[in-house]
Amino acid sequence: MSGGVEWALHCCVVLTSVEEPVPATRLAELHDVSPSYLAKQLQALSRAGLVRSVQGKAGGYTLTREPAAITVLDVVEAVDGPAPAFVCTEIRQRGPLATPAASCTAPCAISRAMHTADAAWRGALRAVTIADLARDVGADYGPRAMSRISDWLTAG
Amino acid sequence: MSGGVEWALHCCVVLTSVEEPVPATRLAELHDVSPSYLAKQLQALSRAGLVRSVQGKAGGYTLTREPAAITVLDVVEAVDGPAPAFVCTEIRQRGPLATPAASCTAPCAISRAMHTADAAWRGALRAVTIADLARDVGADYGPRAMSRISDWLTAG
DNA sequence: GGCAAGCTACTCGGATACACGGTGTCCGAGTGCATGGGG
DNA sequence: CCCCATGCACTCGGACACCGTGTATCCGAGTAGCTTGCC
Repeated sequence: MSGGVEWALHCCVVLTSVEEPVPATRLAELHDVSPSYLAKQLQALSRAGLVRSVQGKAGGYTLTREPAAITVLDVVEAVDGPAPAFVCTEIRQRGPLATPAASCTAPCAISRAMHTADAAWRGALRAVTIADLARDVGADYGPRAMSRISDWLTAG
Repeated sequence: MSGGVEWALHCCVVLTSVEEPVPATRLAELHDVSPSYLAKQLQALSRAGLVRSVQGKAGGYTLTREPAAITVLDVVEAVDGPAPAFVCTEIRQRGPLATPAASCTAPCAISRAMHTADAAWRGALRAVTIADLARDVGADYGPRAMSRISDWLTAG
């Protein structure tokens, strides 16, 4: 999995604390990561419609929906792409004992098992929203944590 | 995910139909894949203890346990490695608002969510055994399918 | 005919090149705000 | 004092190199079975 997913998720969480747009450079400074590369991830979120980008002097990124309406799966698929990790090569149709294509209307057992696991993974990610993550941040580090982040983002 | 996982799974399934060792070259010929690269995957299975390799003229690979005792997860971890796809970089400890290390005894919310999803994925893969896959092959393509594979592997 | 030593051929195992996707970076296009001049 | 035109600085967006991991391959180490010579 792409490492940029972690950055994107952290950005979405901190964006829940502010309403004004936040530039990518400020988000990068907050997390101490490469501004250029983080911009790439935010562009992916923008293409997926999870964040809205506003240009100009006071521009930046803002969440487009309520944090409770954005799942972790949305962010992961936006950054890493919606393609599943496992792709069936249909090797059952190759070799000397290849099964005829007419008998291959349904996916093979291996493909089914991998697809089921992939669905379970996606289901678990879909069950967690950005609002849940933000709430957990408050629970883990105290209620002041999010407000301090908000203050830092809006200051300067 | 590594594409060789699919090859390894197919090899394990067909190995359920025979008791004698099967060389890697024959398995590669059956699936019409690169013999050299398939050998790499089989070596990974051998290191993990899922298959036993016997050398010499009538050598090859054999399953070490009952097919019902080998899960799909075993094969996936043997080929792709046991490391989870998501690794937390602990970026919460970086930047101007870094949380002190003393408050980071437990993994962060994002890490927990990803870990839960990973556990669900692994659980789904652990619930399916090679015996299940072999049974499904028989159900999908007729009871004769596995015996034909067995005949082809032992012939020649 | 039985047996043992040697040889052969076949197997696995790890070490070695190549390629593609992820990682990291940069510069150009676009836009809202600030400013200064005029009415 | 208010309005508008101009300039500007700041923003995003996509296009461009670099690197690591997976992909593909090869040759050497080792061993079981066959052959052949001898007893």
